[in-house]
Parts: sequence; C-alpha cells; structure tokens
Amino acid sequence: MHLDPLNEVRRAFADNLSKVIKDLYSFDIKVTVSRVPNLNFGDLGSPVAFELAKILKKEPNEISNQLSASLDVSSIPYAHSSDAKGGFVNLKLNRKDFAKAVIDSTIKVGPDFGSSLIERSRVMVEHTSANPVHPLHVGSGRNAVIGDTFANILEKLGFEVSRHYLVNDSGRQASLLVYARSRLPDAKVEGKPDHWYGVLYAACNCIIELKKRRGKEAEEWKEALEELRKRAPDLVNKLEEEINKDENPEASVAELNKKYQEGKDEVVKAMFREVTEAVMEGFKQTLERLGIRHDAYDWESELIWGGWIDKALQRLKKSGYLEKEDGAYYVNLLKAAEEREDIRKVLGGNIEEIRTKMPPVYYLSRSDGTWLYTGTDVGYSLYKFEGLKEDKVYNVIGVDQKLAQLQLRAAMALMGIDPNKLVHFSYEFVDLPEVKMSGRRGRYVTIDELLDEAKKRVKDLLKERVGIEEKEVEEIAEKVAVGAIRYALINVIPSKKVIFTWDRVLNLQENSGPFIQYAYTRTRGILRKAGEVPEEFDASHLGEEIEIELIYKIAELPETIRNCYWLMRPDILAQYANDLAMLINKFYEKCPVIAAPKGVREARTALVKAASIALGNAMDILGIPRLDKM
RNA sequence: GGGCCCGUAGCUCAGUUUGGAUAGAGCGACGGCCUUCUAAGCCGUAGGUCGCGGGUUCAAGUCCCGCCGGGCCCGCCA
Repeated sequence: MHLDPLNEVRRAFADNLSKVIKDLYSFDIKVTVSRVPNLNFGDLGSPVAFELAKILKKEPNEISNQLSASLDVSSIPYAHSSDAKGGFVNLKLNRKDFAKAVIDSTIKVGPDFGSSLIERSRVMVEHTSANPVHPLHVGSGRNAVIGDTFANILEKLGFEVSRHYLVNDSGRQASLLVYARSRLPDAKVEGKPDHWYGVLYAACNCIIELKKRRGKEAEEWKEALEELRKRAPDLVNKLEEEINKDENPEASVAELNKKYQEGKDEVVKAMFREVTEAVMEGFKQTLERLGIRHDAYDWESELIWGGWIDKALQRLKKSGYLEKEDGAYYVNLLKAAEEREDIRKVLGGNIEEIRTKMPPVYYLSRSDGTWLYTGTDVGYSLYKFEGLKEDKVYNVIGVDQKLAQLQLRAAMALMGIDPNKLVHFSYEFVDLPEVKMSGRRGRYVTIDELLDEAKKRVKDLLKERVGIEEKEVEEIAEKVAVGAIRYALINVIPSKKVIFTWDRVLNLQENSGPFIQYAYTRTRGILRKAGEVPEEFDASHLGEEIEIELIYKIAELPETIRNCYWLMRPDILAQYANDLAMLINKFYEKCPVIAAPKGVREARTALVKAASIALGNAMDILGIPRLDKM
C-alpha cells in the first residue's frame, strides 16, 4: 500500500489552479507548486501568476488575487483557505487534518512508508566490481555504497532488483597478480588475503613498470616501490629478486592471461582461482560489514568459457562493422556512425562531432587472441539482456569510463539491443588530500582500516556513556562505524568528488551517520517509555512550529525517494535523513512528550512514532544501521 | 589540442533538475544550556563579490555566451 498525503494535496492544488486558469483565461500553462518559505504565508504556493502577468499584460498581484478567489478550496484535500501574497497564490492547509493524515498513514503502512509504485520491471544494478587484486579502498567503497543504496531505492519503487558483481579475473591486472604469486608460490599469506595480495600485486606492478620506464616516470614508480618495501620488506625483496630472474616478465604475464582465457590448462586455472577467490573472500567480508550483499558474482572467465563473448562477436560480425587487424578484433564505430542514424544518436549527434571527439575504432581483443575488458564487457552486456532477460541495467562505474560506456552502448545497438536499456551510473572519485589513490601503486585508504578506525573512536565515546553494557559495546561501535562511513560516502552528489579526510568521514556530529542514528535512537527511547502508541489522538495539539515542520518533513519521504530515482541522486535521501534528524532533535528540546499534559502527550507520541518510522525507513535504504541504544 | 565534469562562508557540502518570496547546514572560532524523554544534543554570535565578465527575464546561485582555475577521458589498460 502506498500513501502520500502531501502528493495528494500538491496534485490537487496544481490541477485546480490549471483548471481555474483555463476557465478564466482559456489557456493551458504548467503550474508549479512548492513549499512556502515562511509558515505565516501558508503552506504551499505557486508563482504561476508571474508568468501569466507577462502574457496577460497585467499586474501579478491582480492575477494572483483573482486566481486565489476562484480556487475551489473545498475540492483540495486538507486545504483550509487560499490567498495571494506578493504575486504568489498560497494555500493554507487545515493543519490538524493534514497532520492527522500524515501521521495515521505513516503508522498504518509502517515499513512500507516511503514506497511508491513506478514499475514492476526487472532491473539489474552492477556495482563495486573492483578488480580482485587489492583490497577495497574508499573509492570502491563509494561505488558499493552508491550502488547498494540505489538498488534499495529501486526496490522501494516496485522494481524487481538484482545486484551483480563482475569479477574481473581474466584481465592483465589479475594475470599480473597471479604471475607475482607464481614467482613466490611458497610465501605465506598473512593477515586478510585481499590486503596481502594487494601488496604483492602493487609491488609486482611497480617492479615491471620500473623496468619499462625511463627518467621521471621511472622515479615515480621507484618511489611507490620503496613505500611498499617499507611495508613488507621481505616480500618485496624476494619478489624483486625472482622477477629479475625472468628475462621478460611482461611476456610471462601475457602468457598466463592467454592460457587462463583458453581455459584448458588446469594448473593455470587453479592458480588464478586460488588467488582471485581468496581476494574475493576478503571483499565479501568487507562488504558484509557495510551491509552490502550481491545476488550474483559474474566471473569474467566464465563468461568467456561459456561462450558469451563469442556470441557477442558473432552478433557484431553480423552487423557488418566488425573488423580485424593483426589478429585483433575491433568495431569500426566511425564507419557505423557514418552509415547509421541510431549509432550517431548513441554517440551524441552529428557526424562531424563524432569524427573529432571519438576514437574511430573500438578494440575488443589483442593480437594474441585474448579478450580486452571491452570485449568481455560487450559479451557481459549481451548476457545481461539476453541471458538474464533484464529490462534495464545500471552500471555503477567511475566517470573515467564515460567514453568506454558510450562505446559499449554503441556496440549494443549494433548487436540489436536497445542501448537505452543500459545506463551508466557515473560517479566521481574519492580524493585523498595529498596523494592520488592508486591500486597499482598500493596507495589507498582501505575500507577495512576505515571501519576499524571509526570503531575505535566510537568505543572511546561509549566509555563515557552510562547504561551501556560491556557486551553491547562491540556491536554498537560496529554499527555506528558503518553508519558514519556509509553516510560520508553517499551524501555528496555522485558527479562531485569526495575529498577524503579522516575527520570528515569519521565525523560523529551533526551532518553524519551517527547524528542520524542518534536522533532515531532517541525516538526509540521515548516510545519505549511512552508505551503503546494511542489508537486515537487529537492532532490539534500539534501546533508548535517545529511540530508542523516535522510533519511536513515526514510527509516528504515518498517524493524524496522518487526524486532519488528520477535524478539518479541517492545523496538526496541522505540529505533528507539529516534534515529529518535535525528536526527531531529540535523537537525534543521544545516539546516534552512523556511529561506533556494528557491529550498533548498522545498526539506527540504518535508524531514521534511517525518520525521514527520515516527516519528508520530512510536509514534502511541508506544502509545506516538502526540502534535502540547508543 | 578536443570532449565531458566541477567551482557557493576559512574548510567540507546542500540549494542549479522545473528561474520565484530573507542563499542554508556541518566542521573550525566565540558565548550560553545537563536535579527535566540519551549533551553523539539544543540555543546564540561571527563569517558570503554564489570563480570572473557579459546576456535573457518582472525575477538569475539556478538559463545562454565568453573567459579563468581544477579534475577526468581521448590505450591491442580497466
């Protein structure tokens, strides 16, 4: 069931205004309705008279007065009266009725409050998908949190959602790590496997890059290598020694990759699986802590062995734009764009622009016959739509892959799949203030260390709390840490960078996950003490300005969630939760609940219940854990 | 060089989608509030040429054009 009193009023107000305008001036105009900035002016307002003033060549005031007088207020639910101020047509609500409707409907639908029905189609969200060669860092964390939150939002809107992770186990990165492991087969994996392998991978990468580069570039890799050597001297020294025995490490890596993709050499297969599965196990542990689970892990190798990439290749061949050079396949996208309108459309407009700003071809494989990431990605996309029959797929991938995602969509069109079914959910990176994060250099802040540090800080705080038992500390600290980190990674618009500082991410004060958790926990405390929420209450007791603000904010949850979807902006929900928490805290200062006189107490208890539901539901979507004590 | 993204308080960010009523929070600074539902809180003070310059409009942080600064992409890497 979906209840949304605010939307009811808003729609009725806008429709009614449109109708009045049509009756009075006989034309159609789009009517916008928004919250009024000052409660004294009313509740909802429309600036439509300004636009009419221009057309009718009259004063906005005159028009707004006329509109307001002609409005049929009785046909708008919860409406009390209308008036005109400064050219705006304002609607005053019967706040008692509106409050009652909002609180009753929120309590009635409970966990479903905030839901709407947009569509029942099948939607996949592919997210995280970090290469299994180093631990998840805060950048991958942003991906995971955005993806998971967006998937939760889709579920609230009726979509049948599945969360997928593409395990990139067959590219050069994975091969490089397997190569490093093959040089040190007896080295003992110490600590969490993804962390240990992360050092091994970065060291191997640095050593190989160092051999290839000269001058300043070489210096830079050397520097990264020395940083790693400080962290794990024995491992790095031995690895360097072993790699130096290899005349051509680059060729060895390539050979491993080729053998693995062919899938016939069982020894090689076992080597890859040992390493990538160990790292993936580490990832799963980290993601589990953040409350993130995937419905499926799609292994790149299996897509290859299962024939999905070959199938995609056949499709592209049929389109007539697949070509080959030195044994490497590529799609001639420029030629396709020149000849096909739909391809031009995908690539963004006229052919001149495409010529100047796009690479003319799209390579799918190497000369040695191995697939590039682009090749497997084309096959994976085919699998998503024809294997899994998804109606729509959101790829949560960094902004750096914007062009690649565009080319992928063009390739989809050539395979005969509607490219609009594939959406690149793009997000900006997390930047460290000083150094640039780089998995290949072993420079990153991992989610694990972030969680642990956050937990430590929370535990310090909990020491000063009374009424928290020793055995509860661990669980509370973990949940607060998760709340802090998920909030910090979701509350910035995806198209903007997140600047990582420990103080910002581990902020426990206002505008943070813990601030939201704290406000929620207090609603739980009050409800515990107040006992049952009364069946009946008199909403006319809810007259304080902060109470009215709070009721409005609660009522805004359904439309907030819909906006998150339409705009692909999960951060809007984080903002909402913070705003709601702020109002709840202010309400506590101003309005005692338990100690309030009879009548007021019941009404406020019901309001707290509704606020608790709204905030709790928002937190569930954001993955910020609920707590009864903190 | 070309394309895309970003620029709002000392710092980190909302507000730009659909132009609308006094540009909002947090951190940091300063000053108050715990015999009263959890002080991870609340109240107050200070802090703004909304990068710069034009334009459109009754109205521009928001739309258009130009510029400046930062980032990303333009690989048989992913």
